[in-house]
Amino acid sequence: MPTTASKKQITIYDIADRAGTSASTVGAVLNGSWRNRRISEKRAETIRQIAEEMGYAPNMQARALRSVRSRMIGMILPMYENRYFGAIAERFEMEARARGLLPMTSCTRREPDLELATVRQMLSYNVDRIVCTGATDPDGIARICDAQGVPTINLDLPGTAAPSIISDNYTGAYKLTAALIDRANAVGSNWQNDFLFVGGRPTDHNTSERIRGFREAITDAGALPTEENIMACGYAAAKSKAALSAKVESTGRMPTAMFVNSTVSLEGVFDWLGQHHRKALDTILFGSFDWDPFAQYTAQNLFSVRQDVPSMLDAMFRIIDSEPPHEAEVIQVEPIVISYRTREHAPARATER
Amino acid sequence: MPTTASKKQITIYDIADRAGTSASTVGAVLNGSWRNRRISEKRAETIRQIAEEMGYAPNMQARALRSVRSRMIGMILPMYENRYFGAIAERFEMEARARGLLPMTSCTRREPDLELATVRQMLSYNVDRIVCTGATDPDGIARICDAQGVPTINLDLPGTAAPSIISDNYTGAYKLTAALIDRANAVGSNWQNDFLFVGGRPTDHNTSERIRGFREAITDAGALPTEENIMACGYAAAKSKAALSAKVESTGRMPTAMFVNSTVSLEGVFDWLGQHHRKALDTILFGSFDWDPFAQYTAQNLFSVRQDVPSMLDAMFRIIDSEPPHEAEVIQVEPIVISYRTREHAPARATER
DNA sequence: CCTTGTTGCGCAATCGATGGTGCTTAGGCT
DNA sequence: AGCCTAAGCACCATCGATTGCGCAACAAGG
Repeated sequence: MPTTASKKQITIYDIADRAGTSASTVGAVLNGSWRNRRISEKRAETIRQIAEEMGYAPNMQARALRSVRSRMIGMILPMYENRYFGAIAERFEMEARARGLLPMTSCTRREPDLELATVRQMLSYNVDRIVCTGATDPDGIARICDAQGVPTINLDLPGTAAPSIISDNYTGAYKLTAALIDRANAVGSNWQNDFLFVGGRPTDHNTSERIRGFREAITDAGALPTEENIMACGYAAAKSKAALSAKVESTGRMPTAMFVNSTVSLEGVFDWLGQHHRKALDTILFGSFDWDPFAQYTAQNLFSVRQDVPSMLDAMFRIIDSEPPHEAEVIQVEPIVISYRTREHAPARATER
Repeated sequence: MPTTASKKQITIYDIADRAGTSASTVGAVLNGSWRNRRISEKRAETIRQIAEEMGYAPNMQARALRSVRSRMIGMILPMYENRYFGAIAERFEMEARARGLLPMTSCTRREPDLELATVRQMLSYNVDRIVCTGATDPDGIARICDAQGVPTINLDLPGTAAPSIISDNYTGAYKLTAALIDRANAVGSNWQNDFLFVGGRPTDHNTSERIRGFREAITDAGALPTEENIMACGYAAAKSKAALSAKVESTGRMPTAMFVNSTVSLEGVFDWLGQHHRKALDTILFGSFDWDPFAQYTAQNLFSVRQDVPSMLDAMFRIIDSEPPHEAEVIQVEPIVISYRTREHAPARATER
């Protein structure tokens, strides 16, 4: 055992030398194509043993260079610091690894330029496929990937140039809003003019669908949605904080209920209330599109929509595993509405030692 | 514009053809080594222009195969779904990209086997370096990386075979404990026998250092640390939940103060209290080693230690950027103690559109 | 005019794995 | 014995970028 490491990877040539055979035979044995090459079982066994002894690991660069497929799969996503996207990244990696693929996740902060740059970088490494999660311009990304023959697939936000797996945002928002209204009615509070929608980008599909669900639930409850109460001010915590602050300032009163479009935005809302109106945390009815374990205990009345990440990723990998001609359909997965009182419905966290 | 994509990457040979020159000249121009190869400025400019026009992007597989360095940098970490590790992953990616490196993060759930398998997979792709964040066996990983000449660096949990950047866990824990004691004294509560330490693995460096800080702060406050109150039961939420439940069951009373060793564990604590003793959320003094924005508002009295991720990663990249002979020193970065009342000290979140 | 030096660039080997092609040898059949 | 088939492998080109080496052209100096 030398103190200076061997520095050298073992190659099929090294194994061929030791086995007294040729590199192509070794290669065939080690990559599984040996049956079609009529290599004898005995020789194959010898080679496998030597490879094991020498600690052989294939050089994926060389393999990818030659065979074009790299066995890498990329994913871009807006951020990690959020339970929804964090869970997506974790599960994506597990599933990819289970298929012998090297997962490459990268967070691009909802910045279109960074998304494109990252995708280009991944293409340079010849990834076999790219998953665009919550991308601002999925079709633009699909175009440049297509030019290199790399398929894409959209998650969370849909595109028209590749298959998309998204939550059923309309239904989730409708149910969430309806649940808030039910509770408001139950406690006899007057919500009709003081029901806010906060956060998200009016231009993105998810937000517009959620607004639609929000509006219809209100209409179906016999009220009129108030347009000034719909504040799709962006996702950032600072923006929802500012929007809520301005709203309360201008109307001079607290909202009765709030539909908050993401936990990031909820963070801003709680931050402002926590600083200036802590009591309101116990009186306002909150609905959060996305779930966070701690948010559950912060407000007295919080309903959450938890997007069904496992089902979404299962649907996605079902497409990935199937044969190539994939049409650009949009698959909607229904999310789960959780109220604080029924939080026992929340799926258990993966166990950890 | 053909409907069927070109499927073909542009290579230096394509550019050489168009420029009427050789591939080696093109290669040299495009990778920056052209000055030493005495290529004329004029020709270089022509080549750069053609490359631009044709949308050339180097094939990193080929480059890596030839030059051994892949310009990829790997990182393993326990999980994404946690603000601390999420922030680490995000910042790691930004910094890596800023250096022209392809970041490859992968979460390994604190499972030693998965850690090793992932590292081996990364080595197959010839990553230039591996960052081991919160690894259960950093030295084991360092050993197999060393055998391939790939340097490692440890983050969050230290090792002895590579440089390590960790929080000053002792000081953070001491200060957190002291702050809790101060508050307890201020409100006149009797904490001496009901101060719990919950979560973490007794075997890991961080936990043992935090326990040391916890003990010493209690001793310095004139009390005797109670060994049965130190429950390093693992990080998982379910485990801290069970431990707290059992403790309350056996003693028949609620703790006065709790030092919770990670937000994951805090989740279990809040979950149990939220379900069975919601009032206690407002009376118990909580100290959390790690910060979460929502946790801030959940309990009336919560002090958090926020580990200084930016400084830690700066320190790490300072090592990465410097010349190779790196000794296996341990760099400690002091974390920040935040109380609910002073949460304005919390660094603002990165802005997002 | 010849030598020496410098500038500018092309040739070809190389990295490791893959896969098409083709060469031996053994065995079966007539 | 002669012919044919199939089994079992080895040879070699190839993927795209990098790099040591060397050659041509031209300038400068003697």
